[in-house]
Amino acid sequence: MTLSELQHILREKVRETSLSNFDLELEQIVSEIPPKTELGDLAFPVAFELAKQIKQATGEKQNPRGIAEILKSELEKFDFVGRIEIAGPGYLNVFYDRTRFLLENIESDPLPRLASLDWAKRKVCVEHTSVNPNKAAHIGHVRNSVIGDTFQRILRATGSEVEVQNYIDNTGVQVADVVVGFIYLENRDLDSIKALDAELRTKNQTFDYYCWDLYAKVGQEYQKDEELKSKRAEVLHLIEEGNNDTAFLADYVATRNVECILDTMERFDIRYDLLPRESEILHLQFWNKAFEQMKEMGAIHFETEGKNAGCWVMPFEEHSGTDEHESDKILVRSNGTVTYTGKDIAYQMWKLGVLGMDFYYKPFHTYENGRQVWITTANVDESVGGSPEFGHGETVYNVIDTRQSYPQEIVKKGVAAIHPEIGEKGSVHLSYEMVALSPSAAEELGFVLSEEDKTRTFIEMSGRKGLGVKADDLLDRLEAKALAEVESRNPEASAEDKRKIAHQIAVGALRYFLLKFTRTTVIVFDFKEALSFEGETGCFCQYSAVRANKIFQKLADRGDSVEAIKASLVNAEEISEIFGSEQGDDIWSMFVLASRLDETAEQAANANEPAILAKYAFNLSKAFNLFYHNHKILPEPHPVKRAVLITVADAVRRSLTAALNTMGIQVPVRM
RNA sequence: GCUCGCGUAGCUCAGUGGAUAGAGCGCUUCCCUCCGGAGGAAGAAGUCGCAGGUUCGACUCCUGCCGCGAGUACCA
Repeated sequence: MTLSELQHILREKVRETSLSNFDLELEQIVSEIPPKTELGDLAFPVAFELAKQIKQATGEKQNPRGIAEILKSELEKFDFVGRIEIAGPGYLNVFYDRTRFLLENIESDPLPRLASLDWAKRKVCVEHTSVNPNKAAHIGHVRNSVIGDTFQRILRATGSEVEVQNYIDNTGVQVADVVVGFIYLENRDLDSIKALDAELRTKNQTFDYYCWDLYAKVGQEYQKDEELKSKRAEVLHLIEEGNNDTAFLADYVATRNVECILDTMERFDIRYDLLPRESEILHLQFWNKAFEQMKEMGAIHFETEGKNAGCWVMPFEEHSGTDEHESDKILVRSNGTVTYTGKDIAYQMWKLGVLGMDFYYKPFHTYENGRQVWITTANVDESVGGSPEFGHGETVYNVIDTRQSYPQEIVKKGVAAIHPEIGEKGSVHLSYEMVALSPSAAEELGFVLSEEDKTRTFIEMSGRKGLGVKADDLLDRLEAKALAEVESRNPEASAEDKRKIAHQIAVGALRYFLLKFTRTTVIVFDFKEALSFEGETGCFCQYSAVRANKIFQKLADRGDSVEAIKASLVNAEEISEIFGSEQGDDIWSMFVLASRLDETAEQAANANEPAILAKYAFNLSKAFNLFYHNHKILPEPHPVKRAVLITVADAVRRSLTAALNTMGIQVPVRM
């Protein structure tokens, strides 16, 4: 019996009692966690609601406390409930049977797959990262990837089957810009670029960093060279068309950048199942298939007059001011070409498994851990068998920044218009705000700010301007800083161990930093804050877990068996004595908090908000630090109390480790 | 103009309609006879943007303002 199961059962009992005693069907039973342990483990403010409804139904005025009394006597019959108190104007405060609960959960998994949830048993697709493959990833891209990867882990933990996709826009204007740079600024052909790439490797430099600078340079040249700018459309056209020298060159550039970005992300423990590419969506003509269906369903029509004359448009509901009216979105231009939104609708249909056609697939890369990532291909001859079945997500989550809310909304409506049975609920836009730079951080990166920029609270990062904190640079700095700390604290450790620990700390710091803000908050990047290992940081949580683990390491060193210690807890009276003692509340609330991981993960999944999990891990760590400070666990002389303390500490370390792992943060062996 | 997001301690941010609004940083003062101080305790610090409304109860929901940010192409 886990905490969330217990909570669920109690809610049902409240519902039944309301129905049988007051003949009232409550829509939803609100329960809450009381602010203090002394006020119980679970509270129902339900008596207020019932009093209101009774008054409405019969006109009789009822005292909430009297109603609470009736509920109390019913709920107390349930054997996991120790006692119930009625507090304040009518709160129903439930106190669990602590001993019973402890014994029941002494070995339980802190994060069981929540297979009982209906919504959890499904295949879902999560798309994240999707960096344009024309430059290195910056910290804003990492926010996307960390949110996506963490959310994906949360979904898995709560029982879903998850496929992770990283969309590759290899035929877009951004790749074209870098290709323009290679061809027209540097006079390079494909062989020359390959030679450059090889040369960079010998100098231990990376291709994506080179492209980062080149992309910025092209942006600058466009400002003063109109002729160069006119090359962009030409190059873009050739890339889209395919099967020509420019397209081959572009493919090499894009693919190399994808490889670099995958390497960067793997440093953060982020991996993918599939890389769907825009080139295949184009060449396999996904849009035509969607177009047919849209015409068939009447979701789209040809405009013969007005400003959109000659276009195929999709009408959709829009509300402006107080009234709702129809608005049109152009999907096929008057020259017959499809818009980005049109392609996106077709692609979204593929993800949901309703397009009626598929990509071909070939392996792209095998990760060190053996996992394989596949890539799409339009050529049946290149197709390699043995791939999993991709797409067909019951729900599709797109991790895309909030500026794309409007186009995402239209894609959702477009799919719903063709497939009403899926509707808008199949597509979830997991939106998040950008990572921006504080003016001082921008200056630290060597950028000269205009007077106007200096007055702003933040400055948007821009790949086109080359303004941004590159992900690998930041991680390098974090690793160096962590390594210096590890060196001073663990001089005896091997060089390899120290490097590994420093890496884990660096990843923990950055992932936590990006997860502690809710998705709607703009992160104004600040080096001091991002490089910190103190206070609310990943390092703080890892340190807590390491200290907890140390206790068990010591036990093992002394030849004490944790299993035997736990098994010694059989006498309920003795345990109850511990919980009833002065420190009882303290010990109990630590155990209860450690038992809340499953419901926290469920909450994070339902709210599409990984920050909820980050806050939990931090609060659990903080509570454990205090617990650790207040209770001497190993030296505790009383054998039963010692066994209880050890059991609680064990629950904490398992729960904290699972919570951190779900955020992609590892617990080092020592720090 | 319209749409969306944000406005909470000096700063950066949490906060399911519920009990005395919390955390980190910064500031002041303390705490290692050890299961590791990357830690812990205590303190100072709040008109929850403003004004109405709904409710037994509003930081939370509704309406209207104010301020900040973003989006709103037959671009890609």
